Amino acid sequence: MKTNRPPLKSFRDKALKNADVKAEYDALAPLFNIKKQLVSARLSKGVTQEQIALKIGTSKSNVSRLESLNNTYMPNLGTLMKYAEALGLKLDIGLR
Amino acid sequence: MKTNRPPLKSFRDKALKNADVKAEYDALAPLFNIKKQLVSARLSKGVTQEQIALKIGTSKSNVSRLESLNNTYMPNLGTLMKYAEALGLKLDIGLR
DNA sequence: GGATAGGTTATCATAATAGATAACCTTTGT
DNA sequence: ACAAAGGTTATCTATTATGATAACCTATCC
Repeated sequence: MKTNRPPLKSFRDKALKNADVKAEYDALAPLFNIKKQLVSARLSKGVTQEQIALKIGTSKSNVSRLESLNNTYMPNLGTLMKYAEALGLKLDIGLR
Repeated sequence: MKTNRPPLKSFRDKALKNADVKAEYDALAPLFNIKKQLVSARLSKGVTQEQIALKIGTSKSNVSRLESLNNTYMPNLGTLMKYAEALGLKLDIGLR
């Protein structure tokens, strides 16, 4: 199914020319960045959201919410650590 | 003022031989690690807790609580990001 | 078609963090 | 001795993330 609508990428590029939007994007960048890392680490290990959920003692819907880029709430450090541990990884945080 | 009490380090070393204590310590390690990084980054820049507090819109007591190793609550990602930004740094998070 | 697996979204209640404020301590400087 | 600066601790309140649950969607498989 092909559309004539311009690709999402070019929309984002234009939006980023607006200073306010850019500032907001930068502020959320580390959040989106870690979320993407969680998802790709999970997928590369062939693990489902529900399997993560079981290991960290919650439900798959909550895991979905944590991974989702459609919300901007800031997760708790402990939540990220538990997720990482469920994948046999550890969170490493630093200042640059 | 000199005491005969054994140094704290040796006490910690012994405690870590207990499996339960070690597990707990490992679980908290990333938390303590980032807290120590915050403090040393702040001090190396000659910034006070109160200056941080002003920049991130809170009080010095809350900054002290965030830095303190005497509590084990898990800070919000946003809180850490704001602290980092107040120092002109950015938080970088990864999975290892 | 029906069932299952994987994931998403929405809502509500609860728990935990963050804000605000005050009291206190130690060190430094006058 | 007094005051100020930097930091700590405790308590209360309010905000926010989390847990729990249900409904829904899309592929995939029987």
